[in-house]
Amino acid sequence: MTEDQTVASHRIADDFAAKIETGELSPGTKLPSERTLVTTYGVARNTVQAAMRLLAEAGMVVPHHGRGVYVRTPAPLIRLGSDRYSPKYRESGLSPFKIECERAGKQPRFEVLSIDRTQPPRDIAEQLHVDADGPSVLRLENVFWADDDPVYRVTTYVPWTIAEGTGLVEPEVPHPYGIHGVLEDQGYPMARLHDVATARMPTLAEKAALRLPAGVPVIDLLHVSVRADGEPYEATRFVMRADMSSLTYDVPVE
Amino acid sequence: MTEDQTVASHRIADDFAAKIETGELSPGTKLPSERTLVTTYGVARNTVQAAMRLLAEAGMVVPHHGRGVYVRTPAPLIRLGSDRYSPKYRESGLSPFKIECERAGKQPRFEVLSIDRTQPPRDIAEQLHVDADGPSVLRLENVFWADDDPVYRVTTYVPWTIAEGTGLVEPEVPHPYGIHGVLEDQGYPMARLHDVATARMPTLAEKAALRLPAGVPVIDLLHVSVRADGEPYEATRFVMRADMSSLTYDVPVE
DNA sequence: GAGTGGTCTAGACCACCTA
DNA sequence: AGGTGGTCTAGACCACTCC
Repeated sequence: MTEDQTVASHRIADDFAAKIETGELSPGTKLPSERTLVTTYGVARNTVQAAMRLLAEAGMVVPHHGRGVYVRTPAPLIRLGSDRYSPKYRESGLSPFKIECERAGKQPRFEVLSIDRTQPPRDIAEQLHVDADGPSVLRLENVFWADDDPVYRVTTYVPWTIAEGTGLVEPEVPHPYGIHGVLEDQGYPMARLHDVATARMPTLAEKAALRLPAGVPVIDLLHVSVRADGEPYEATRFVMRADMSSLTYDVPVE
Repeated sequence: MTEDQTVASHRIADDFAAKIETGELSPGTKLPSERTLVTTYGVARNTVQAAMRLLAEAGMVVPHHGRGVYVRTPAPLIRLGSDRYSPKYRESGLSPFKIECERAGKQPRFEVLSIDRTQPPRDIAEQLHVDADGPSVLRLENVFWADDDPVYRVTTYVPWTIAEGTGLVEPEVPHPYGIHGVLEDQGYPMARLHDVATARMPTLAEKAALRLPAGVPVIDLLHVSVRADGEPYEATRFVMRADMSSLTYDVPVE
């Protein structure tokens, strides 16, 4: 990488970074043990660990307690597309997440954490044009799993005026087309979607909830569903582990 | 956060994480010096540093050499929208990046790193339907700055058959509407865009090029421009510092 | 039990910033 | 000059994994 002369831990990290980038060390390969590197580089173990930490933070290696440090194996990407709410999925009966999991050779699983009426966060209230100081929304919290990895932490908000008395509140009778099927029955077909995506490091809580290894950021996506008349009627925040997720948008230029 | 009892560095990190999340320590506040924390917590300085590192990796604090450790101040977001190629910007003569920088109170700057004919990366070649084993594309490398911060590292690829002999190769005469103005004149107006976005930690090279502090991931966006007949004619990879960038898509559901 | 990474100590010197 | 973070040493013990 950069020819970092002086700092020993950087030099060691650059050495391995170069070997990994050129493919000399392929994914899944075990690095020499820290105590081995201590002798080969003639430095203290802390220094070797600092080097390993740099590589781990860059997402290039994953340390396994008691086993060794390994070159990270890229995870297959689960794509979340701009067509995810398209009517075309109605006919097949398959959800985009299911399709993507199968493509990646993984078993999809959907977990409901909670369904309740509550006060929305300020940004959600603003997007949905509802009261930020009262229980103005129905909130649904879910987790999407691929095999044994939690991939998305998803929180959906629907104005209580829309959700009240619908199948959204009673999850025992699932709608065949999910939340958006129910909303469509209520007179809210989706005409446009409004997505805002950023990326950041996980909070300590998210890191635990999504079981994230070091060096893995999250994609933070705020989605708003809009009816043909311009009324926003549903907002969802996706917190996605970035090493297993991508967003795709195939859209017209207007 | 989680009540981590045993590990001293985690306990210290959790202490400060809680104070930052509740707002007891507001952005810009200076934390006590490491040597102070050594005495208040009764641990070695390495342990305090491990705690600070955990917070820095989570993007909560930023250490400044010789000055102290500070609670991170959120940077204003530069938005990159799905309308960024919209004809509507032609009339105003303003680029979306300029508009966003002004909104954020920053001075935009555009730097050309290189323009050359070269061999495309494999994924680009695939997207553009060109030869991956020859100099089949024109490559333009640029950096977008907001004040003194490099925000995007942008690499654009145009099939040589399209770019040859056009104003793209001769940058001395800039087209009023930029690259896409030239391409439109060549018979390539954009009908659709195809974006694929992921997030990851920067490589060591990117970390240096974008001057990224610890705990800041990058958004890696691959954009492909498509003509009305479905022909892809331009691909661009954006590497964006995530703490200053967001992607917005306001699009119809098809 | 042997080998691995995870954490910690108690020092030391260096590089940078402010005054 | 004095305070700050950045790096390093040479040890130590713990927790986990594999045989």
